[in-house]
Amino acid sequence: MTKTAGGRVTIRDVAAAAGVSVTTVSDALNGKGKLRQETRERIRATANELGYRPSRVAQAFRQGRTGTIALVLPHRDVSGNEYDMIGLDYYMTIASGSARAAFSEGYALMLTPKLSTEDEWRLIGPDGVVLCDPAASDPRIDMLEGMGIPVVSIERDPDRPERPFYVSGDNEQNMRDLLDHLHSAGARRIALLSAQSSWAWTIDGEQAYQSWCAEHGLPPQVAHVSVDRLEADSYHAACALLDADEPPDALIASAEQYSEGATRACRERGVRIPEDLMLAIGIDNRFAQQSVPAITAIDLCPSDQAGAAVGMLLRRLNGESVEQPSVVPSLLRVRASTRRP
Amino acid sequence: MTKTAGGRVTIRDVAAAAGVSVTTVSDALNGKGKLRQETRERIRATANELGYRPSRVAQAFRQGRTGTIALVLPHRDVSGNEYDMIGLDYYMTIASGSARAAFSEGYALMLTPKLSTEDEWRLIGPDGVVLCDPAASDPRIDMLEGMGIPVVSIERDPDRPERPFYVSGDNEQNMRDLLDHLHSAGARRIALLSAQSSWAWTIDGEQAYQSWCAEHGLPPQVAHVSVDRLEADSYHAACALLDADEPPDALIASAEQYSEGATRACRERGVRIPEDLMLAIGIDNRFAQQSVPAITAIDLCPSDQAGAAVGMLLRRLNGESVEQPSVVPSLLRVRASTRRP
DNA sequence: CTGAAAGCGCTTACAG
DNA sequence: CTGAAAGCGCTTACAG
Repeated sequence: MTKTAGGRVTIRDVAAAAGVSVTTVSDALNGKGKLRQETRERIRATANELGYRPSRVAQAFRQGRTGTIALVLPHRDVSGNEYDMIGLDYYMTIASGSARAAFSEGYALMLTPKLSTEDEWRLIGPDGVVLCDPAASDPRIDMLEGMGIPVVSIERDPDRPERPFYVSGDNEQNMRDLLDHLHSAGARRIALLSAQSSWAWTIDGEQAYQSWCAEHGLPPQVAHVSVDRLEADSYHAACALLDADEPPDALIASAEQYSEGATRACRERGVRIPEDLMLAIGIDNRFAQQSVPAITAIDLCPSDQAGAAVGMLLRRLNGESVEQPSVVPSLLRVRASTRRP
Repeated sequence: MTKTAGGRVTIRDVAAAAGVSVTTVSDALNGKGKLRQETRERIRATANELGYRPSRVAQAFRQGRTGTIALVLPHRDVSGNEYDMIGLDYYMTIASGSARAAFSEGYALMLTPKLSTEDEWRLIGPDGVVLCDPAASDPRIDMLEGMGIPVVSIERDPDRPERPFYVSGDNEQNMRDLLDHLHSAGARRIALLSAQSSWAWTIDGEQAYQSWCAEHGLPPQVAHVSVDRLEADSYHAACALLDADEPPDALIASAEQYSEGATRACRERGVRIPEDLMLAIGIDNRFAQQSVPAITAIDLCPSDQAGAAVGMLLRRLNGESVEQPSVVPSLLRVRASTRRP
């Protein structure tokens, strides 16, 4: 455990101890160059003994990188204030999952506040960006890629289906699985509370819903809900559905916190779940798990999505080619809210 | 908007354009040295014109920093899996608030997965750490400070009251304010669901509760709840209280998600809020806001706490002395759950 | 009051 | 197969 005066073991110390040049040490440790296997291992052993840790800052500096990945979450406007949506279970899990995945590759994950201009981005200077739920023709993708910062999105840009740099759930299949489940549980008037957004996830789900209804000869009934005041707006939308002449016998609340509003609307009206109305939610979350009765949900496995996104981003950063989007399997969690006794 | 071949405007370019040396540019831009005010401004103007942005990586490298602050949240063990608590509204707001505060000073905020060894920490190498809710004699503080990484905690280490590097709410005052409010609303048997933890926040609150009860000649009634399965454990603890011979007429659920359990216990028993039981929660959160009735809560203003913590950490990083902990004012949010008609 | 030079710890052409 | 040298962009003693 020798150390230089400064306290830090540098590549020079290792070179000196191993009796080789710094070039050789660098090559040995990074698996580059054409060294004898034996030399390579001897140098690795020496480095280990000395407790050598390459300086990530020096590496980053030398290579013109920062060692940082930025995570950009959607924002919503609540009474004039901008919040990022990390408050939602889905995004929070995306955040932890990304942090873990990035960390394991030696990258730091940065939570970014809302940034608009190139200058603000340059200040942060991330090596790459994971962008959640891009809007149609999302300008941030062009801006960042234009600055040489690769972007991988979670869910695709709806207007750029050909862009392969995204990770997503199988939105269409998920909606169909859920509809099949409700149908086989006896539902015949299945309504959908869908988000008022241009996100691919929303569009795919809604389209699958319409097709499925047409195929089964059942009447589609869609209410659109803003994504700013999730609980309150979904409550009002659910009220309107429940008070209609022919109320639904099942309700799919697509986004997080929509089930909060829907549950409240039911409770007020004495509508029992699942007896009078089956309720399911498009994104699993704690509320769905802890409700009484527990609410059937699609688990998008956000932690896996995050891992896949960070993985794809790192491949791009390493100059490997990425040809295909990555589809992360989701799970239908059937719970009491859609099980008729 | 001149640029060098490499595409990047460096300090040399600015020096050349301004007809001075790089030293002078560096000093001018960083407010160091003894330059004429006029020179300083002229150089700043030139830098601006050229669109010069100092490379944060180069600065970090030169100064032996990384430009990164790590945020460490408490973890909980849910059926064998470790989760960090970013899922709780309080910590999520701490996270966004810290990210914003760090960003505005040119630092990146890193969400860290659970790290134990010095080696793991060295890999990340943050310049400083914001540690939430340290345990008594928290070993992470010693380890990190020992590595030369300053730590500022949100809430103090209960065994190290003399250590000034923390930010906290006024836990004692908050509890007393809440008790006074309940008392003046008519409550006479106020029970407390307290967390089973050695966190300063818990200890302070419980102690204030005991003193207040003694001062008012009212019987204290405390149930301890694990911090792993927040909803389920608080539910069981609340059940026990409600089923006792002399059930409380008010209940303080100290930690997030305890009100979920308490509400469920009440609903099952037909206990009406606030008519039969007043309910209040020690940390404001969405559930408390959106419940029907809405639940009275202490708003710890976590965003302010985060800002104060990052501020204190940066002062330490800049070598300024920090003598005093910082107490961030909290707000009592009185809502329907403690307002008797 | 300002500048020339060293050097932070690495990687990467390039020479041998 | 291995090494000497340059250089990434900055800051900081130090010299004048």
